[in-house]
Amino acid sequence: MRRGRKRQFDRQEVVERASGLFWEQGYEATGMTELVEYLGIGRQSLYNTFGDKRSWYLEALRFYFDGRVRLAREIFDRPGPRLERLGELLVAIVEADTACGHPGCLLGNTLAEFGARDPGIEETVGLYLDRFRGLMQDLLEEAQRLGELAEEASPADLARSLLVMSQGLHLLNQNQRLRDSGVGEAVLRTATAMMRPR
Amino acid sequence: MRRGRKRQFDRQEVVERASGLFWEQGYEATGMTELVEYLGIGRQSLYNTFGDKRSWYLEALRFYFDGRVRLAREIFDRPGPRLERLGELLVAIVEADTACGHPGCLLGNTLAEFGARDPGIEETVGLYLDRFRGLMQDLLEEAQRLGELAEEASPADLARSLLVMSQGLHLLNQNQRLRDSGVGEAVLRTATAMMRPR
DNA sequence: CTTTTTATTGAATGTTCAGTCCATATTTAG
DNA sequence: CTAAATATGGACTGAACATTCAATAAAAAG
Repeated sequence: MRRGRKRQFDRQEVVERASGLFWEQGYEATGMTELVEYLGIGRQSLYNTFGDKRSWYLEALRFYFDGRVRLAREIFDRPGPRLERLGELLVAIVEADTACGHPGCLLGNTLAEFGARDPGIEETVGLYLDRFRGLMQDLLEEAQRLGELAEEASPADLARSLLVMSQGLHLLNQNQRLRDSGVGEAVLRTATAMMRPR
Repeated sequence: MRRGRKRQFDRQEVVERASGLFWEQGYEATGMTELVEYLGIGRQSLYNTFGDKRSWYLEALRFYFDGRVRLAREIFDRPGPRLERLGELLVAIVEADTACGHPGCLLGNTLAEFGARDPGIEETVGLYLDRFRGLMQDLLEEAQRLGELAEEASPADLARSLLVMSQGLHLLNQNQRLRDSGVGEAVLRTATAMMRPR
């Protein structure tokens, strides 16, 4: 059996709270001392558990992604027309951004902050976002099979465009002026129209 | 008349080069020492000329924005159908991202990095991006007057959506996997279809 | 109980950060 | 020529950075 003193904090819970701070402030702008004080746990304990800052961040990314996928699945599994689910996803994004909590998307923010300067992080973010695109594309293909989406529409193109739109919306909604200018509602209307058969 | 030693570098040129580094690396990730060495100019000279780091950054933002507006105007003033100009703008974005140079959009990156944590920067970025939306909206309204755009289309909604799409595209195009997955081409097709009369 | 293993705690590490001081160089005004 | 004003270059400052060390506490194995 495992020997030694037991960990006195819940690992998952700490990852969740840490990811919140990274989400709000970004990677570079979040100091380790700040993080340690925010979490209220000993410095060395955290280093023992998670390794260095970059490793914490990767774990926070994974946690965030899992949560997003869970939310998307929950929305997608609701009853009714498949296409309306995608609208609801966009609404959920706008609401999450507006109703305070955390602004933007941690994956998008990471992409903006790191770009391609850290290959490992680039690959992780790319993988996660592409999986998200896959979820949307599956739903669109299902809608097309059910006759909700026109034959000549391209689920592949639409899924990619929805990914771009949702990330763009996450980004611009972080700015008060743009939020007030109604980008959220405008995108929702255009995206809905985009998927209607012509 | 002005007394004292003359400045030995071109202010505009230095702003341009500095904005390039900020663009590539972001604000926090760009150190002053790094910047000074990159520019090859004395530390104190730069501090005298531009003030502190944040002021340099604001000036870099302004420089970048001016360049973008110039490019957009140049594209918009080309002859031919107005709507095609917007497609060309998106193409220019994709090309600029792909053909190396600098990835993403400095305004979008700034929005992602700062969010609303610095009110001054938030306002500046919001103002710039909203002006850009205005440029696109003007073009769309012109297109509508000329009969290129359907009567029932909303230039206001379309301009906002195009802003979101262009920023989303700038962002996702920074990632190799997403670039290879063809988000650029997909968005171009959807955006074009979006503006066609139904 | 003793030993071994792990967790916690707080102080300390060396490095890098943005920004400044100061002596020197160059230019114009008088 | 002298004095005033601005630019430059290099050394420097204190603070913040991520990370580690050393000492102590706790828990399981023998």
